[in-house]
Amino acid sequence: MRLSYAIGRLDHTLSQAIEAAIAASGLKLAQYTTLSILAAQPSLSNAQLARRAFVRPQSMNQVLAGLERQELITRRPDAEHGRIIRMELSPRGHTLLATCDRHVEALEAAMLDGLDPEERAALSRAVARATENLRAR
Amino acid sequence: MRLSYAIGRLDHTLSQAIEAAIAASGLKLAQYTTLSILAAQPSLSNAQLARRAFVRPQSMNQVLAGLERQELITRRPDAEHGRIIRMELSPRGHTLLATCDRHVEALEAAMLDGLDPEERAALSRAVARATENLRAR
DNA sequence: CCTATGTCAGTCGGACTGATATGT
DNA sequence: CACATATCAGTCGGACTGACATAG
Repeated sequence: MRLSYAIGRLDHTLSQAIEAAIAASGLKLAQYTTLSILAAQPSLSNAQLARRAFVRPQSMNQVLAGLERQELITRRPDAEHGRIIRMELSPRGHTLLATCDRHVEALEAAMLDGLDPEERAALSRAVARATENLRAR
Repeated sequence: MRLSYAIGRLDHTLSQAIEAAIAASGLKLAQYTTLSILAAQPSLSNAQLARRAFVRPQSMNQVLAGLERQELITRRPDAEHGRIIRMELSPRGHTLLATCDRHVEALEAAMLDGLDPEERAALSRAVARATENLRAR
């Protein structure tokens, strides 16, 4: 079987598993991803988040609207720039993300069962390198 | 960065690259995947193909309708079963698939640049194992 | 002017659920 | 009757393109 196909199948299976793992929190996958990005790097704007997630600003805006409706983020106008609105995780956002992270970490642990530390590191490196190679085209 | 995220990003980038590589043939990714499955195992029914591709029969039916419209497959009623319709690649389907396969193989080669044979084999094994682990849940 | 940002609006393809008819 | 298959029809969420106003 072609490697491309195997990667697509893994991603498909993994996405479904993560969605199931975070569904109890009421989060969609795109929302969880966005919260994760925002936790790692606070005070990003909609446009910046869109670039990080490789989607259009319009798509990211929809995700953020949902997160704000659930009061998981706050939107605060930039102090120096009149147009930019910066996002922050709310206290509820932080705790909900932490809960989801625990579930996802357990899921990843199950996914990597049977692989020793060297194999896990090699997998991470190979995935990163493959992505770089494709993006370099 | 979390491994789940890296895998999702690789799949996203890879899908876009494959779509671009086969676009000249007028094929969509789902159509290319279906032709590949059918080349490896001819005479499958719609329901069988849907299970292989992990989609509903209705979704697969749409893909097959497109392939038939382009005369890349032929649909022939089963000799013994009055309801089942079996799919075959047409001569055009075979040649178009071969062309796409060459492009995709070149793409995969570029993706794996810098990884030695052992690392490539390890990647394949790790991806397969991770998928099995998730599906076993 | 040119660029970046935020956002309203419409579109589009993909996969889904529901319903129905038919063959074993 | 139960079950699998094919297929028509509608729905739904996600991402897209287009358009526009505004800030720098």
